[in-house]
Amino acid sequence: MPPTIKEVAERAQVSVSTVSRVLNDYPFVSDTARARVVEAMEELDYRPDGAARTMRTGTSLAVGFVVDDFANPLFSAIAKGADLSLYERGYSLVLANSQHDVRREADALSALRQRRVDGLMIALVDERESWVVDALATFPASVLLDRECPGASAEAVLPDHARGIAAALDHLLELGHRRIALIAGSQGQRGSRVRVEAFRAHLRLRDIPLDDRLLRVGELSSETGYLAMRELLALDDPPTAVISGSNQIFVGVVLALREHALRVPADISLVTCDDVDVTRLHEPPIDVVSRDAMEMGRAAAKLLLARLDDPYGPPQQAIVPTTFVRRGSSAAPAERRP
Amino acid sequence: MPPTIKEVAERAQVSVSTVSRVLNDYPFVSDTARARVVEAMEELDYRPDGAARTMRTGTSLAVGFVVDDFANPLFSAIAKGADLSLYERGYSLVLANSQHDVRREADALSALRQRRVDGLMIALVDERESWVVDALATFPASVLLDRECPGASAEAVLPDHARGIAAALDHLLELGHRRIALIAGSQGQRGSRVRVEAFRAHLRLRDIPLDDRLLRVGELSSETGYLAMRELLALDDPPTAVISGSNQIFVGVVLALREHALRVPADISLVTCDDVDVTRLHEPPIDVVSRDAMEMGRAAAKLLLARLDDPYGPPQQAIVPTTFVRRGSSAAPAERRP
DNA sequence: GTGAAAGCGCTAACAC
DNA sequence: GTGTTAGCGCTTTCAC
Repeated sequence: MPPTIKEVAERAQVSVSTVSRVLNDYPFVSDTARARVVEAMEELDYRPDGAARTMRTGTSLAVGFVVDDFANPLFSAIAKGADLSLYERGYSLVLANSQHDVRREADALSALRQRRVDGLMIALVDERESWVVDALATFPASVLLDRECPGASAEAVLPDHARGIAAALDHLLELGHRRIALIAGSQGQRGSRVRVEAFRAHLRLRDIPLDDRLLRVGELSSETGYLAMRELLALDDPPTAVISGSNQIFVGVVLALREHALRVPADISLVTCDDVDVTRLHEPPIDVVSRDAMEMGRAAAKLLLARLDDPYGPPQQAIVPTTFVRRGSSAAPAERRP
Repeated sequence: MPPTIKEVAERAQVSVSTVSRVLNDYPFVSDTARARVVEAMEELDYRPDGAARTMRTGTSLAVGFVVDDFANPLFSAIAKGADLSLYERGYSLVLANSQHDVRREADALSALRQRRVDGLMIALVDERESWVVDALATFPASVLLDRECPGASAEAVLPDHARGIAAALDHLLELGHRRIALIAGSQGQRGSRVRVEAFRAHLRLRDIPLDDRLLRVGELSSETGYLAMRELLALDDPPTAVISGSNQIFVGVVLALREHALRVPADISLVTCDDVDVTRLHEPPIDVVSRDAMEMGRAAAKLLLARLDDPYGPPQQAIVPTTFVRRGSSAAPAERRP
């Protein structure tokens, strides 16, 4: 059995309240009493019991982390960034996989509530679900990870996808591409939604007509990427450049291109979103619309802690920049070259 | 304020003990009482408070997950597998990043103990540290992830690296390679240690003399891979085939090969350990000594739950198979081809 | 089959 | 400055 506060008190010959005061850095404790308590704590290797504290104070120093799939390198990097920042303040992340399933997500939230987590970081399965606004409100603080939920009182970390997509499009347009495809994920998740919006808006801005068949929306999976890419290649007028809307989609796109023996960038130009090992190691290295996932995690931690320190005031947002990194996977379209 | 057991009791017109009995599936409760309690719970949307339960029973339904780096796809996949299995039993993972730092690891364990986690899954930073045996003993159950700790009373999930390395070596030997290099990580971690041992042992078995310069040991990082590969290439008699000892090392190896404009497998054959997206998407796809990381997580969960169900009895181990998957990154050594 | 009551380890009034 | 004490919400004897 680990030592209790009572044992520390007896050993230090003071009352439990004094021990508690030392524990909580209450200033008005005599130096002698404090010294005796500290000594007793060290001798016993005393650590206050978390459950008892949670019960008494209502705070748990725990933060729920709820995402579709934390094996996705993007999410595990966010978790790592968040953990690094939270660790300094004594908080820990409690993981929950929602598995792209709204029901399971709701279950996870219910379980986290029972655990009395102090906050939530969540990439909602579908930001359009109406129940989430109330559900989020039951937590002391919550941070949306690349999601928007009008009406919800939640902080948000929002990558500036639009800027990255615009830069990627400008790059491809300058090379001479006019038939550019985008393969994106679920429209219930901000990342995919904003990319599609930005894609449309920027082409309009540049006066490029959009062939709707070049805009594919599916799930955030390699299957979506694979199937969509095959369909695009089957068009009588296939695209000369493709933007993959996520790292999972990218995997499918590459497999489809390989199946058709198409070379990048000679036969088709390729740009993807989110920088992971795969894009750098690909031959040629892939142009990418990049954001700093660890930084997203750190930003989420910062917003969460700020909210816990000050429970009132309007929800804050952190905009995380995206950048377009040119590497070697785009070139002028084949028809134009000598 | 969420409803308490007392409010449920009042609403159902029974005592709190009866509510508690229903909650804990105690069999001898009259059907009428049970029905009334269930109804009251539903009406109030009652969820028992986790902290109070933890305090009373000593169990938290939480499991600590401690690894060097959660952003490593291998570890996040293990976490996912574990979470999937634990979820069914109501357990959650609490994340802790040890950042390759023994001190930080010790801190994390201390924090997890305060949280009264029911168990631990841990990939020790250094299995040779003497304090870990006692530290692990302070948890009701602990599972080592690809680590061995003689004397510790802990379960373990142990991939059968030796078999995979032997298969990879046999493949390379059959192709005619005689100068085969291995780049491995820290010898304080079983994975790297066993790979080195198996490498030596299998070459001896096949009567191939080992040039010690072909065996490089460093950290589990892309820098190690990069630097070691450069050194290998600088030898007057460089290897004709290389085995990369981890996914991180692999990244560095590929970058070094690219820098030297070496083609795989024409100029050098390449095999790596641990299958991640990168290896499949590489051109050519990379031969790999593969293990099922999600399965490791599931196995860890199973061992942990079994231990919690039966606190006594000897520690159990789960051996996870490794397989050698041939793809297209190895060929006969250059000197031998026509 | 059910209820009353003790108490898990801690914090926070409140008294002195 | 310090001690006494009342719970936080639940489980678990022990009576009945």
